[in-house]
Amino acid sequence: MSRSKTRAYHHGDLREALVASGRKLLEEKGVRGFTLRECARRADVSHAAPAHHFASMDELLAELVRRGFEELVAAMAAEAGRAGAEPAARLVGLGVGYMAFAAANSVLFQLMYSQEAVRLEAKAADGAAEAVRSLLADEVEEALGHASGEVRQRMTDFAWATMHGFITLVLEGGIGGRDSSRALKTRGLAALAAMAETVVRSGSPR
Amino acid sequence: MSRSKTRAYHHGDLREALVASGRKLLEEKGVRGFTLRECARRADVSHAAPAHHFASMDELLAELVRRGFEELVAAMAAEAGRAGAEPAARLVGLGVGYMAFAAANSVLFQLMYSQEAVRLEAKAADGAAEAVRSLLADEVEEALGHASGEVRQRMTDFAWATMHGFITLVLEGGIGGRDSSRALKTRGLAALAAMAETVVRSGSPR
DNA sequence: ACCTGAACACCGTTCAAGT
DNA sequence: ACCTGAACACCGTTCAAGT
Repeated sequence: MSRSKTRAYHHGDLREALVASGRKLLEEKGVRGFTLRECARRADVSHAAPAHHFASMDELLAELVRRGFEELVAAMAAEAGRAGAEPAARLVGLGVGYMAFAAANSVLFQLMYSQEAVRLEAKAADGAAEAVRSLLADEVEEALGHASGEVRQRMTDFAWATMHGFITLVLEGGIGGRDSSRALKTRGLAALAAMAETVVRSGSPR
Repeated sequence: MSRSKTRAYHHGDLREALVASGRKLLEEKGVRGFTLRECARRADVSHAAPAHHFASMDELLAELVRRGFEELVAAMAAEAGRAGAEPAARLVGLGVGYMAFAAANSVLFQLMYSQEAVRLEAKAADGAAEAVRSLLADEVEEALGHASGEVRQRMTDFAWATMHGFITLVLEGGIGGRDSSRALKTRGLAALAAMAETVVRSGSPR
């Protein structure tokens, strides 16, 4: 006769409740407006309760960042799968997944790629961003055929920079300030296509 | 017999003193560690004094962002000038200036391109980021020769995204975590070169 | 005109005390 | 084991009062 299977009422799974309320709060208020006391309030516990699950506010933020990277990697892999077998198309797919995650979780995404995150990740998920790079590196390698390690590294840098830069500039308003979201998608795809073309071309020099 | 020509001792130019201490504090403590009371302390005034020059903390941050964009544009223009007349080289030069500013002012740079800045800039410098784009757009146009407005727009997006993405990922640690700064510069130049080549090529299709 | 000191409503973190 | 309430040292912002 419990409300939920896990007998978690208000407490019982407070850690998870804080992660959930924290994530929503972050998107609503931005990094600077994020507050541990408000997280606790939304989870219906006292302001001192979170300390029993996270040693500090930074540890909660670090957990959000860690989960964000997991979801980002999953979103990229899913889109690449949908794109088929062609390396160039798969590379574009990785970019589409990347941008879609960023657009849907813009504040978290920015936190993940901010220097604040570097301070957090000293104690947190170090290999988190690595997974993104290796996903890209593998696909770049496919697109290049056999190429030197240096070329592979540079094209991975280039591919990552293109998708990251584009969506960041969109979120901040530098690109497409008053475009429809449909028009923005087209512009994003164009940037990804130019990127993929450059990568493929650098693998088979004329 | 005044110490400085403007008889500004501790007060007298408090506004400027706050901008200066604020900028240093921002780099030292990060966006989340930035505090108006600490700015006041470093300027040797009471915590209530800043209110007479900035209506709120956000207005001081907005001023820092505004000045940041001015410097960024100047740094880009200076490097492009040094690069000579060749459009591709000038485009790389704009990127070099962009990245150099970002590396030297990493926290401010991130604030300038964060969604926090969007909230600030509602009341502040709206045309600030525009100047960066138009600098890029002009140079892309030179590189393309005559091309449709759509192609120009897309190549400007692409050029901006490449430089912005690369330096952001470097600052966050995603690219070149343990590379020397010399090696990083080489990698950055490689990304810019790939970008410039793609832009030029899209202007003269085969 | 410009600055201060006290006040207010917040915040993160700690810790004895409760269940 | 988990949570609370009070306490501490901060914070942004306001405002009467001083010069």
